[in-house]
Amino acid sequence: MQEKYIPAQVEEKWQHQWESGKAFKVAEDRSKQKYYLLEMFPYPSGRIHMGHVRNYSIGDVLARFKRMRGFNVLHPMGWDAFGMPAENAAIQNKSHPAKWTYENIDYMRGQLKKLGLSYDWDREVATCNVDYYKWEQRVFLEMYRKGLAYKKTSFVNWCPKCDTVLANEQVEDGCCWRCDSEVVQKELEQWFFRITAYADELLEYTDKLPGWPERVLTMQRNWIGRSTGCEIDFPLEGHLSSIKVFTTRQDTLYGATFMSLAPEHPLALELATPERRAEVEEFIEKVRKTDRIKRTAEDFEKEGVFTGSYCTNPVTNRRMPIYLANFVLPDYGTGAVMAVPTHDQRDFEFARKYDLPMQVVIQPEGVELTPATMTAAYTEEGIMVNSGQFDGIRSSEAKERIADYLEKEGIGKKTANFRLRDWGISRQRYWGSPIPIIYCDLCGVVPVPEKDLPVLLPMDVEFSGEGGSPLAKAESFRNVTCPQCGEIARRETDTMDTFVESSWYFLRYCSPDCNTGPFDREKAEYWMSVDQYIGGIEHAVMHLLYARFFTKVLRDLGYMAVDEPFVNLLTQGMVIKDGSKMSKSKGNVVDPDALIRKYGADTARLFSLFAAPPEKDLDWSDQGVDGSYRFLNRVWKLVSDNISFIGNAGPVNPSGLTEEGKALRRIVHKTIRKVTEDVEDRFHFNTAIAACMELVNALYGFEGKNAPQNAAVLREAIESILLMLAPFVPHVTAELWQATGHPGTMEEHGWPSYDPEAVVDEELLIIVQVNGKLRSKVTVAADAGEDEVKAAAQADEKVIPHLEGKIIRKVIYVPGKLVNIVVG
RNA sequence: GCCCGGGUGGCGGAAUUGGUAGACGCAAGGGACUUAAAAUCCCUCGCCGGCAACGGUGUACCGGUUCGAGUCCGGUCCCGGGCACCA
Repeated sequence: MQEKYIPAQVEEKWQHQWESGKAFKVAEDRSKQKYYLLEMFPYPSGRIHMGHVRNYSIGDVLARFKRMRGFNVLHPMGWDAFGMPAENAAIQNKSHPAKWTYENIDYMRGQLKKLGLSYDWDREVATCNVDYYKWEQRVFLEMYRKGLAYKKTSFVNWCPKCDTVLANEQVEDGCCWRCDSEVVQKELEQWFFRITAYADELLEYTDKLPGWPERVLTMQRNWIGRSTGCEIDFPLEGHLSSIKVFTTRQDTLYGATFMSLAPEHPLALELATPERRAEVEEFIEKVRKTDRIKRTAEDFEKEGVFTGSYCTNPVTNRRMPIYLANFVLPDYGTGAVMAVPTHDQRDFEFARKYDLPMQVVIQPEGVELTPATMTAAYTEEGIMVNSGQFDGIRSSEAKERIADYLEKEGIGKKTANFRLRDWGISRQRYWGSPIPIIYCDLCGVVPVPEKDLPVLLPMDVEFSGEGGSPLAKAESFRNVTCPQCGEIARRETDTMDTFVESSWYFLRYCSPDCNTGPFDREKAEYWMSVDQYIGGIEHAVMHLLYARFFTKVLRDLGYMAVDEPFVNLLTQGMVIKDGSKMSKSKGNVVDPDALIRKYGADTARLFSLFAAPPEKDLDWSDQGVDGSYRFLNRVWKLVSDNISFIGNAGPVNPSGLTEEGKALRRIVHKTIRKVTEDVEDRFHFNTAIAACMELVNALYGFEGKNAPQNAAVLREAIESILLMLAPFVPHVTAELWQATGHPGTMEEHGWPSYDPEAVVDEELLIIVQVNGKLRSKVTVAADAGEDEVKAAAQADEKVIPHLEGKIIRKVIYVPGKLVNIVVG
């Protein structure tokens, strides 16, 4: 074999072999256990970054490990190819988003191949292909028919100069991040997916996903934000209608002294009396300019305006002035809050500011609360007062009793409310899947008939960056005849949120060429659910929740019988350098291409796996990369130095070994045990690699090479190392495996297993503490009993001085580990 | 602001169920090999005191539980992720 390790040579050879032999192509095979391994697909931004290298290296370890374990592994890759950057690039380069996108995909595919990732490339999917997004349009239509896709007006951040919608992050101090003009809240008709219809199921299943990190489930539960309480009607003075509020604190109903509405509430303007109208309008305008995050902040100045109208507290008949308040949100609950200043902090601050009445209805035990002396709202439990028939009972009990009472009297009803809002999917952009809807002056909203799908993105579109969505200006696209009446009509020019594509791509991978529907049911039901999903923690809520929702929708539309898309989830940390996220602006970007050129893909993979466990952030270190490269050279040298000694040594004969041979074999099998556990159960690849390094170090110091009977042990050790490292560094290990005389692949050979007899220790090291402080270590026979070990500990010469002149109160023994002598 | 995480040597990290704190790697220092250097191989390496044996101390900070706490509990500070049109 070659004496020097030359990564480029080795990697090119094996990558060629894998590609030409379609080594990772899979098909449904009922004789094997399936394993669907998926990493979040990338946005084709131009080049892969270290975050991708890390994400896909982690995935590849598991894919290769599971194949060695005999699973039928589906490991696909594709492109989340719609999105704004393509459009921005098109404007900048006077080009087309498709050109930019496909060029990026070609380049990045090459980069991924150079990393030696074991994908079934025949299943590659790009969401901007018509063959992909047309199915999304079909599903949209089915959702529309079921009422799961609907249109409503909602407020968006709007830049009048750019003529476009802005994300919250694109609004800086109330101004557009590009042109600095003042951002307004504009009311737009938008398409929504009714995710709230699945709120209960999405929440319920968070308890049925034991393979997900608890923190992600917690975040999703909080995001869904189910709370139980009552809807209560407050009659409007001088109207027949009433204001509906949602509250979780119906126990404080008797203390409600005024009403707070969101400035966006539909009744807000209507309730303004003529003399207050100007002030109300001004206030509404002001609130529209403040962003939502600031608005809900606890330390944000509570402000409001009196509408001039009143409503009535249905249980006390108190006349309640109706205010608009900036902290009341239009899309949570009913957009109206019954204000109980004595028992809600925001209401308290508001009431103090505008000098509104207060009424205590819950008294804590021991202190007497009076509105005049209170400095903060009392939000805890207590005894009911000033609450009619409910006086004297505990507030927790009153919660139930008042809810029952309201239902009985027809004033309100028990209900659950969610923080989760419906998913707005309309985007006024070009580079996305067109929403298949036609607007006809005669027929109204007309869904595009299925036979007319797909609604193709037109290619002859101009990208000027001005005047709103390019699609809206594309006459040939926009103008259409109504499929119902044949009159002139217009197409919907909004496209779908790109989160829609990423909500079902894992299903398309199961049958990427299916031309009868989004996916083949039988194949999807063979592969689904995804056994292991891997991606960044930043997707903990939105992407993962949308994908769960969409899966359930497809199930209910009859596409398949799958409840949840991802059984196990691994959320990986970010790649950091010099204390912050790698970014061009900070100039701390490490280029994967340069890394591969200098060290090879195996080193790049090894370091990204060794430097930190997957779920933690990874601090990039150029010197650390050197260390990984050095290790691979050590492995190479280990094989080339010993290849003639291990020769054709056969299986190990455990009884015919020297002491050194026996000791080495123990280390080998203990390492196999540890690496297997670390990879399979914990995904702690860093400690698995560390264990392999220790084994290599042990082999460098192995002194049993003079005895020929140890050749078999050494061969076993070297082969085990190659097999265990194979998922991490597949090229170099494949080459060395071949060099040690194996005609087949390591995958065919399978993952090594440890011999339980070989790992048994003959002696144990026992820690000896006195009062919890380490004083000595003693070696005892593995079968020594408790009394024997305790005696040995107390007789140890380093321990004796710490016991002198003291009484032994207690001796604690942790079997096989530790003796703690408590003296006083 | 709200929700969710994290904080261990000069650095990345290890300690899996409350039982040796610092595995493994990097950096640094010393040695071997070499005409020399690189590469490679071997050794040392938390901090304070000590020639050493050894002793003290140490896991962001303060307090608690325990024979024993990096790990559990209460509080504080700092850093990061998400917050619905970035993906």
